[in-house]
Amino acid sequence: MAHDLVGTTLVSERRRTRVAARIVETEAYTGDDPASHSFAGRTARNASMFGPPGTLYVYLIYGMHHCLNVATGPEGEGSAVLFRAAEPVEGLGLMRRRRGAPRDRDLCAGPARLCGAFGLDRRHDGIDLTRSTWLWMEPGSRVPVETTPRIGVSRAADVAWRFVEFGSPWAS
DNA sequence: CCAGTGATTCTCT
DNA sequence: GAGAATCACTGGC
Repeated sequence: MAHDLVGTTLVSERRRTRVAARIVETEAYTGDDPASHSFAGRTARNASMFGPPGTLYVYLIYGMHHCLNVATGPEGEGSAVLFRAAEPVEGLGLMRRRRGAPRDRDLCAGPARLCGAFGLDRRHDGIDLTRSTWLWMEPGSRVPVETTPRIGVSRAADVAWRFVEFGSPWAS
């Protein structure tokens, strides 16, 4: 799933404003993966990871940043895909305002930056992307994908579950 | 390079 | 239950 989500587009439409970005970098996390928030079982924070496919899991990290994942199911398994970076497609003006980023390259290049560009935080944890009227995924064309170890994890650091569109300048 | 910032989880009574 | 450790990061030096 993490591999296949590279090239898809995340779209947000709220209050007549539309923001869209093409996902270029993801990471996979599973229930039996020591690096995963779901590894030690279901808690109040990670409950969304155990939800049905399409459930949004948004968490706060380092007290100031948010990261977004989509649960892939099956329900109860605790597997999810982290969206790490994207290529801005629509609503660049709103993204710039939200992020105050110096360059467009950095608008969505990083999990917390991507969250910032879309205005997502813990309030949005648990929403169902398959039914939401304002946030959803759209399919994309298949693209060449490069595989590497995940960024910033201390456990299972050798597992190559990071997926990046080959040569993308929009990656983190 | 490293400080910021606070929720969550861990470890030990 | 308290205190400590950890943290799927970012921006500024």
